[in-house]
Amino acid sequence: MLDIKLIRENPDTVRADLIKRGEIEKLKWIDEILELDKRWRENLKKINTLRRDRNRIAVEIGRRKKAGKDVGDLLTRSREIAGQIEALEKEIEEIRKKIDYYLWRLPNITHESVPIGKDDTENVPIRFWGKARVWEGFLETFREQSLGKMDYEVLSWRPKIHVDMLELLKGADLERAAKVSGSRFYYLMNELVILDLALLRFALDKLVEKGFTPVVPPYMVRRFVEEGVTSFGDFEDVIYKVEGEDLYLIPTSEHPLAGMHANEILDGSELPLLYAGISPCFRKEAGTAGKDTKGIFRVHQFHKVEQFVYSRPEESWEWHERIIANAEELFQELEIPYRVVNICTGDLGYVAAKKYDIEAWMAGQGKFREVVSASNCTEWQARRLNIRFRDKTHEKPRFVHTLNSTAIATSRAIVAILENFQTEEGVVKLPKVLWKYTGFKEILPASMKEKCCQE
RNA sequence: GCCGCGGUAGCCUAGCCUGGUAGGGCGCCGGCCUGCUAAGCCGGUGGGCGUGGUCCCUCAGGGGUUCAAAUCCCCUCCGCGGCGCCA
Repeated sequence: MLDIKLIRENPDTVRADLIKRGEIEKLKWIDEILELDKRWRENLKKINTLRRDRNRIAVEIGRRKKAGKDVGDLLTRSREIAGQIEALEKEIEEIRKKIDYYLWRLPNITHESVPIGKDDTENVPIRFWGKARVWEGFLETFREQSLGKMDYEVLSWRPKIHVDMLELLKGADLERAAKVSGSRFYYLMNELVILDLALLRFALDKLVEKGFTPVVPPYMVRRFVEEGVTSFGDFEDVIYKVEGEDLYLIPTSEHPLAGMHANEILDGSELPLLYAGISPCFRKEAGTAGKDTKGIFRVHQFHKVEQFVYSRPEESWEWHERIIANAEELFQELEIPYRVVNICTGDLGYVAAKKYDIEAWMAGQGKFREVVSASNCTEWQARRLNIRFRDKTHEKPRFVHTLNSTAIATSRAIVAILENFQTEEGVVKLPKVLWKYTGFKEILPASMKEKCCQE
């Protein structure tokens, strides 16, 4: 949420950013807010004067009653004033509601480095890492997607897409999951279960080493938390509601971690607060019909380790670079080739002031696909959730900045591993860094072994 | 789920029965005093607005009664204790 003072004092800054975002139809909101705010302040002044009069009369009544004097005339005046106040309060409340409606629906102000673009095709790749394995049939598209800036090794055989690998390894049962729960659900099975847990522990250990506090948060949160962390559009598209309760299934542990310090004034010496959330994530994926319908890339439920940072405003941009660097470090140790993209205005969403994605090279699909998203939400969430800090108790509290980034979302990391680490025979050679967590170094096709999870 | 007791400023607490407009302490900031420190004393310490005004709002949140509500009544949320149920 934006500060109404920013709109009041620098409306052109806000307008310019709406234009940058291509939110032209919201420009007239700014004019309306300014007009409503003016009326609100005028009414507030009137109400305050009337309240002052009422308060003085009430005190006088008390005094006279004590002295045993008559208060009839004061009662009449007081009732009169009460009526006026009531009418004005009704009016000001309606104005307030309208202002709030707009304020709660305006996007965050973008960072100057955010590129302008209409949708995800205009995100800007800013760096590349690793040596991609590229089937000769994908060479052209790979060179285009990597801008010729990435190392690669040519494969004469075509790697399988993860969906086929799942079948070969008996790593998931998608048909039965569809029977039981519908599409975009899965029974994860055999070695992939161990791999899922290994990835989580690997990511968690790394973050703990970097000073993050591990947290298993509540998997359901109240509405005020979701309203605080996300834009209203996301409610219908991504968030599951629990029927008959004021509870929502979390689409990411970012949400309960952001709500954790709602309505608090933090001690400046505690900042930055670093949390490593670990939880399942539930997403409706409405509006994605037809996309990634097979496999486990886009699903209603997955596990994720998340970085969440509460920082001082002046340090948040530095922390944004650090959390993306942490995520990159994880993918480097996993030896998964990737590129980092700077998300453009059209793909940014309302919450973040700037966002980086890590897109892993998927050797089977011949594409870079999103595996990590790292956002600086500046004070947009903190203002909605009322999360402030101060260094000395006499100081005026300031809003913190909140940042979040995927460390590892297991479903997508598994897809990257299955597509990039397979041999021509369909054996998946796991990255070394996971061996101590899995207890096995490779996953054989079901036809090549007697039982699961052998050394 | 049921019963009881609670929720007051960054923290601790008084006030609630008996309605009269939130008092004290800790911490922090500033000032006075002092060779320096401590102690002591004075002022400040949530939000708002035309921001210095003997202004308004704020006692978990919402509603009601009243000229007037922290205080009385109702609802919701949270915490603690007990009982019940349960992995």
